[in-house]
Amino acid sequence: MSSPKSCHKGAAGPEVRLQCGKWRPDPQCGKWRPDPIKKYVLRTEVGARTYRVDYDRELNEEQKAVVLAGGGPILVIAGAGSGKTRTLVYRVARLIESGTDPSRIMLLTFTNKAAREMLRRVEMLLSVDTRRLMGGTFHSVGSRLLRRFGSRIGLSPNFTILDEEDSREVFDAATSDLKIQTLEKRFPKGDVLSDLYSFTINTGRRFPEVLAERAPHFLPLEEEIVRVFQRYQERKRTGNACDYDDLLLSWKRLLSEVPEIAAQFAASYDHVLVDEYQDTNQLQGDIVDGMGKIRRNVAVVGDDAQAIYSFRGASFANILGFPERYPDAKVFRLTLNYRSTPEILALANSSISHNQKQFEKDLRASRGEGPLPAVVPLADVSEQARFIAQRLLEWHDEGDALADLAVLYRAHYQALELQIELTRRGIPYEIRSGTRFFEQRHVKDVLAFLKVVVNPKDELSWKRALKIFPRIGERSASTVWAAIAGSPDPLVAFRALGEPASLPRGADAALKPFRSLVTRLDSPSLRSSPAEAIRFVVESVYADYARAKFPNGGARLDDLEQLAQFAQQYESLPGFLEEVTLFNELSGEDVAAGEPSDDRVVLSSVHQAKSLEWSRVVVMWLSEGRFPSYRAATTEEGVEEERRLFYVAVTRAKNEVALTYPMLARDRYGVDVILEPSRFVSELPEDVSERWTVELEAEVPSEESKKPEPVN
DNA sequence: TGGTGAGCGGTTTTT
DNA sequence: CCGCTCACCA
Ligand SMILES: Nc1ncnc2c1ncn2[C@@H]1O[C@H](COP(=O)(O)OP(=O)(O)OP(=O)(O)O)[C@@H](O)[C@H]1O
Repeated sequence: MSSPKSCHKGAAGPEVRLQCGKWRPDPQCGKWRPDPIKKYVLRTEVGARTYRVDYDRELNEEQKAVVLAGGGPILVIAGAGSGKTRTLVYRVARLIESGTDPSRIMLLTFTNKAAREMLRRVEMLLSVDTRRLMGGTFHSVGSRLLRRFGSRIGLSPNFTILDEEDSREVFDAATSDLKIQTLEKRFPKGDVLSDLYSFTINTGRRFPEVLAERAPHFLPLEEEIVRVFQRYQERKRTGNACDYDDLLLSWKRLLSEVPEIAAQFAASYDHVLVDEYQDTNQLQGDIVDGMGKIRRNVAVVGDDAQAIYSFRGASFANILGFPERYPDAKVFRLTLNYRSTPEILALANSSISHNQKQFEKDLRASRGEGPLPAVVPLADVSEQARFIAQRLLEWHDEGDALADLAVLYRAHYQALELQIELTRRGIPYEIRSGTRFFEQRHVKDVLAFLKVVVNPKDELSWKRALKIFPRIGERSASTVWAAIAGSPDPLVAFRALGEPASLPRGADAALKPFRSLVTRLDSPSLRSSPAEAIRFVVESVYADYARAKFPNGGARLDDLEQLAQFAQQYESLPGFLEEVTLFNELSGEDVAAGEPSDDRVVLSSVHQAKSLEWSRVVVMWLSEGRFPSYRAATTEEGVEEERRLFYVAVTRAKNEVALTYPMLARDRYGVDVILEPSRFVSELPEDVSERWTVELEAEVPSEESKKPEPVN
């Protein structure tokens, strides 16, 4: 990521500020307060301010009111495409232009994609280096803070971040530590435990309550489950590891349990701004409140109609309750949609009005007319894929770049047939789903070697790395770990390990290369070059292993070379590892079909598409049972959340939308089933869409094409 | 330790 | 239907 160097130093701001006092504990009473430096502001004459950004021209009055509003709590609640993100970004720009140091601004959101888009926009506006801003996802900001301050709650700065799979394994290990009989009584597995645990943490609710609601059949096991949770936490503590939730939970603990840190945090950030606030959960809400406690410059924006993360404990109670928690909050609304044509907006508004629980919002179109959204039934899944592929090509011919087109769906598996079709036709695409690149087994194997060097107490990684060697499996790996675990630095202990006690014959010999490998990795030159470290691991042990172990060993080694190239931009192992677990993007096969190209159609889940926009969008699989998913369709809240998801999907489009659904599909047992159109389609009034019928071209050789014809 | 085969179970969505 | 887990064997 290259960021333009900031220029125009002199044009900085309208006011010259004298040094602002640092916050530190008062030696007398121990309370935190600013140094008694007198603050004096030298004002520029009225009208003489020059801003690089032309706020008057680029914002409407409603938006400008938010951008120019002074300090204090701010809530913006508004519909899709009304410029919430834009307003937030301009507010950040304005703050910086008015002299706030970027490092004193905290800018948060939930998904990586949205975070990146937000930071990119700030950068474009000001050519300021956004790395100075404390901005990103809640998790990445939490992680940055914990590296610096986590020692206050017993976390050393080199902690490992556990991904979902890791944390599931730690749960399984915890269960087996306690020697719980998992078979007789059907004890929940790691992933189930992890779900329950995570939901409890994120909602801040009491565990028995969560258990009763989400997995009542395990109620008799409550006591044991709680013991496993405790063991899980213990394991993380001794392994110096954090799961995703810990990045938030420990952040909150710093705020609530370590008063000096709490005060320092709250004082260090003049402004806290949150996008997509409707998708925060209790834990994140508490964090925002904690960070804003002293200065109360908390600006949040969101849209309750786009709340789509209740499955991980998000609740729009946060956004609706904001005015109560901040009685002095200024509440703003934005009512003009800048993104979509009136036709698209009419469909979206009409759909969302079916939700009982909704907060009425004005949302009018500002753009000129466009085509009616198309509703397109297709005979089956492969016809759906062919239709979409053809339509994408037509749109491309009409002048849209491929990158301005997106296909959205409810669940990742739904993209499969389309991928095949796009590949067949050589249409480049980018897919944001599937096993993510850094979660692939071979990638994690190699990373385990680096993790061990960074955090020698990382049991999981030790074992993972050890098991790469011949004759070493779970048993021997445990023996080795047991021999070094007690040492203050297991890395040192491992290198000094003479004849490891009671290793099976042959296993010991296998450790020799590992020992020299570790020694080499621990050298300054490799510690500062993740790319070289990766290549070194691959060349010295992993290449042989991969070729022997995997039928597609070659392809996996190519992945690892890609990994090394990606790592090239990092200059330290910890920095690299952190990004890799937190910024876990794209599947291994992300670029398909033909030449690598920048211009690619995007295939994405609706969840990941939030806050983004494209010229034209296809929403596929709009069949009852698929979108809404039949799981969600069992409760009224579930359906309403799915409908919000549909609303998000449709409102991603600026110019044109197609809604497609197959009438016949194979269910998961391989049986063909007839599918009804999604209720989200059938409940729409006639006049907001155009119904298409698709027929196969009559048997003419060559050119395949289907003529979509409007009916009625 | 690691490979094989029978049987089970199972589809959201993210960090 | 198919991928994955678990139990069993070399
Ligand atoms: N005043 C304006 N002038 C011109 N373009 C605008 C204005 N306000 C917003 N836009 C454009 O409208 C589009 C939608 O804005 P933005 O993404 O900020 O909306 P949003 O409310 O965050 O949307 P959503 O919640 O649906 O993600 C963007 O392309 C943005 O640049």
